[in-house]
Amino acid sequence: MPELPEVETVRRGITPHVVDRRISRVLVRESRMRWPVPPELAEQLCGRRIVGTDRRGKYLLLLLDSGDRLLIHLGMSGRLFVLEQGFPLVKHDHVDIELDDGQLLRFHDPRRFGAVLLWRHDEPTHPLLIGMGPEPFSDAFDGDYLHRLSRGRSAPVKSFVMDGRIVVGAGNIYAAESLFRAGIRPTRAAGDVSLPRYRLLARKIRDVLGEAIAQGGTTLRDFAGADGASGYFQQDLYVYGRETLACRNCSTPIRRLVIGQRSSFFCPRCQR
DNA sequence: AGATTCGCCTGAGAGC
DNA sequence: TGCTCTCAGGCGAATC
Repeated sequence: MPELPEVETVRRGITPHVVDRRISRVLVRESRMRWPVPPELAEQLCGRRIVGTDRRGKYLLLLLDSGDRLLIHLGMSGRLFVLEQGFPLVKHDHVDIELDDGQLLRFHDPRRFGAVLLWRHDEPTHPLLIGMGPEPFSDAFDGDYLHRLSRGRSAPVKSFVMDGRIVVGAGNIYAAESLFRAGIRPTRAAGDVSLPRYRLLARKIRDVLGEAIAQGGTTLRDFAGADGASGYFQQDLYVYGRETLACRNCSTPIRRLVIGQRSSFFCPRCQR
């Protein structure tokens, strides 16, 4: 399930293949995504040159010479591949963006929670990007920031850091891992966590995301980079998906419970 | 305003 | 073998 490190891995994987390439053809086989693929997509992309890539949270951006941007979200099961044109289709290959060098960018998404949208050059911002919290690697994000925004909040700290309006990129896996490393129990009310602990947590969020990016992401079920390669961060997980297994730090069995409708894992001894 | 719940999807795995 | 059921989950929208 692509979170920020997986999206960044995909971005880095496709960038050398797509930047400076011109789009020759666009094929939309299935437009029913999280939001419909805009009918004018092909018309707006054909003939345009891709001048760069970017990422905002878990949104991947392809920058075009027209000033328009293609906005791609992988949802839960979305994948992007760089392939030779004519590469055999499989089920759920929804969108092809053919390039002028014989390759293509293929969007594949069984669960269709993803999105392929246009961000037109005359729109100062995209509706989906309004209100997003800071990037975890930006100067705007630190423990003081988390502490300030959390005062008076009764929601669990895990829900708080997973809220994209607070900070982007701390998805279920990485929120769990960051909280473990910071020794904070995920059920604790966000407003009850002290400043020093938020400073530690902010550092751990950055550490975990940075390490995961360096490892090419986490491959649990269906994630793979643009070249089909797996990530390796799953080998470094301390709590996620490890219910009943011994804590790597203290051997206490890892526990699972549901917080905000999501599976949450923690060590009852290391996290208070 | 903040907290909680819902809904969109399909594939994998379990149970019968 | 094949059916049914449950679960997974990003995140915006709706509701409390």
